[in-house]
Amino acid sequence: MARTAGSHSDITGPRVRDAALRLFARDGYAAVSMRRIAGEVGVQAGALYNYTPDKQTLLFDLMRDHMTDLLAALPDHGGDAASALERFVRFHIGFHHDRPDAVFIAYMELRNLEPDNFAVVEALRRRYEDHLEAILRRGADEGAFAVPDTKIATLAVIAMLTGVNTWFRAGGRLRLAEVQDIYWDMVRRSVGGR
Amino acid sequence: MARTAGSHSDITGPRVRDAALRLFARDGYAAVSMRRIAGEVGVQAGALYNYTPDKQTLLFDLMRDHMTDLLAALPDHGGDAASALERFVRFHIGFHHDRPDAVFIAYMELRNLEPDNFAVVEALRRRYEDHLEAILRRGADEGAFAVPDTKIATLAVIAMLTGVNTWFRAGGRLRLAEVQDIYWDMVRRSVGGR
DNA sequence: CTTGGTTTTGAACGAGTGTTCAGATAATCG
DNA sequence: CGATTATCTGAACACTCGTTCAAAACCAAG
Repeated sequence: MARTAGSHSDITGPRVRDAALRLFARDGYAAVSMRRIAGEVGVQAGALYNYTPDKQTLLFDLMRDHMTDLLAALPDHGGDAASALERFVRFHIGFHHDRPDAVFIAYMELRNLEPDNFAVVEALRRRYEDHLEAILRRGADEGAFAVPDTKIATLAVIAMLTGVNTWFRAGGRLRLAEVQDIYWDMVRRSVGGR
Repeated sequence: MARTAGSHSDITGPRVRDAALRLFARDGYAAVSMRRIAGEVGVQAGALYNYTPDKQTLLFDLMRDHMTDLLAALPDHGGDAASALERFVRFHIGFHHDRPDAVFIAYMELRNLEPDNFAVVEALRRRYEDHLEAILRRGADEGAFAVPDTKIATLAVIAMLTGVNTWFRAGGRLRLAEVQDIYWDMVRRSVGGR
């Protein structure tokens, strides 16, 4: 049986996922064939089916696991709202910077998910948004923030932060920590923080 | 000769573009076949080649024309920096709201452009960013804005504004004008405007 | 109606798709 | 060692892909 502890799948399985992640991110799900993924792993196409029931499940697993990791890694949102928001901003930029391929896929390949799979991933994304919105609402209630609409502010902040991934590259003009500082400054002011 | 004034192409050409725009936006360039575009127009696949030399050019023309329209519609950036920025914010949200499919394609299908075509579209996008950056730099120089890095602020503002297209739908809880008000408020504060 | 040009069809081409599976190979274990 | 799994190959299946092109259909002008 495939996927048994101690079997080859412990090594080849992750290699299939890594290759799929990289290729899906670079060329898009629809443009990547199972044969290309197999070639990247150094195997024939048929062998991939020991590690995934089909191509769609391979995509879905990558996206769901990414969202699950994201939620599991969320920092605590205790303390005052402003510092919770700061922690969130720095976390979002840092976490996304560490996984550019998974982030890219999670945004770009949503439309290639079958409806049931889409619903699962969408629910996870909603939970992430809700985490930020709770921080903003608390800050608004406490008078620390001035946001007329917490839902819009949530989406605006996430869009702004996720945009970092489209241009930031380590080794460039700025260090990641500087980018985090600058964005935290912009986010803090955008929500009317002191 | 095809594409002659007064010929059928005056009607069918735009219909091909409209169908391609809608289908590319919904399912992605790689997932849409020429046969499906043809079916949407009510014609056989071979007939499409009277209106485009190939599928790639069809995509490229849609993206380049979108970017050209965007640049041509940019509002004047005269007057003080704050009001120029306000005009830009309202314009960006409004213009993008009117062309959700073209906007979506312009963001999602960049990787499906052949290198030469990509370079052209990328240069147009850069000109758009430069327009906003000039406003921010002027505001920073005049002391109207407090932005430590105009390039980052430019990308952050555009990312935030473009995000509107992912959730806003006419007829929902908010009117477009309200969304423009809210975003202008957030943008103004994020750049340290008074 | 005929002429001449434009547009569309419908078939064909060569290549590539996801997926299956019998048989070969490799690894593990008593 | 032989026996038993686990894994992989390589071919096959039934489509679909973008694109081409001769022949047919359509259309406006003379």
